[in-house]
Amino acid sequence: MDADDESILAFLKAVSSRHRLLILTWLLAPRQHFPPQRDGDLVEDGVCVGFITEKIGMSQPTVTGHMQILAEAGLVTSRRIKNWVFYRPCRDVIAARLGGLEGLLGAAAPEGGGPDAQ
Amino acid sequence: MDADDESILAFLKAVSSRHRLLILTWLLAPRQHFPPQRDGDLVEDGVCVGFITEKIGMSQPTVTGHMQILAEAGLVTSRRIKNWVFYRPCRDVIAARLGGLEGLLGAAAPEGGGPDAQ
DNA sequence: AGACTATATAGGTATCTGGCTATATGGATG
DNA sequence: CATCCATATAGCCAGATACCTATATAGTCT
Repeated sequence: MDADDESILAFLKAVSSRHRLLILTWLLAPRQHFPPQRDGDLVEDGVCVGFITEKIGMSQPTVTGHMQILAEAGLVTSRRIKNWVFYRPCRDVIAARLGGLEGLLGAAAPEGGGPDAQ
Repeated sequence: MDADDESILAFLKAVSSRHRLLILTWLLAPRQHFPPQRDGDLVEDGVCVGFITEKIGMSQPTVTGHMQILAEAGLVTSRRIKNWVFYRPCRDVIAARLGGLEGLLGAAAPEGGGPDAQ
């Protein structure tokens, strides 16, 4: 387990919660899930906490907590505009973690295609 | 969240544990991590619980518990030969879950490449 | 059959997780 | 400057998780 694996593990812990996985999929396709915002573009700036809170039907502090876990894993960034905080997905980081996970688990052959292949 | 997403979530919960992720990577490349076995081939039959227990340095019941979680997520299967139980990874299921996760998270563009793309 | 071996189950405990309410913070607005 | 608004933090509690030891189970071998 090197540092790379640690970030993959953080990614897995972040998205292994039903609610966080759901939120992340919403953020990745925000116009499909949220109405337009006055003071920030859904795609360019992200989705404000209030929208997420309302849609998921949990308390605002709980949602903030989930967003912090996603942020600490590097999967989203936040930006403040006026009174709102907008969370936007980090598509490159998400792609990198998916790629890293595939590198760990996705090998088709047991030992690199050698004589061990089934 | 449909049934497909549920299996992805089960996959994520199974591999979001450091120890289980480690074990799964060992099982995927067993000859790199374990010595040959007398009564079962590492690749064809899988790795016996005793080997995993010794290598990971935890109690045998704890390891059995981890293996059951991996098995319930469909990521490994078990086979008994004589007194040993061998666990082998289900490479097709693992690949399917990885693919499903990419389908959820891997879209490069926000809304399918439409005018929302950044 | 009886002893032995490897794994599974039961049961107990400490820690982690995920939710809540109440309150603080930091900007915006009048 | 005072108020208000959206979000963040603090603190609490219930349930889940991850480990352990002790014991049961199921199969092998003499």
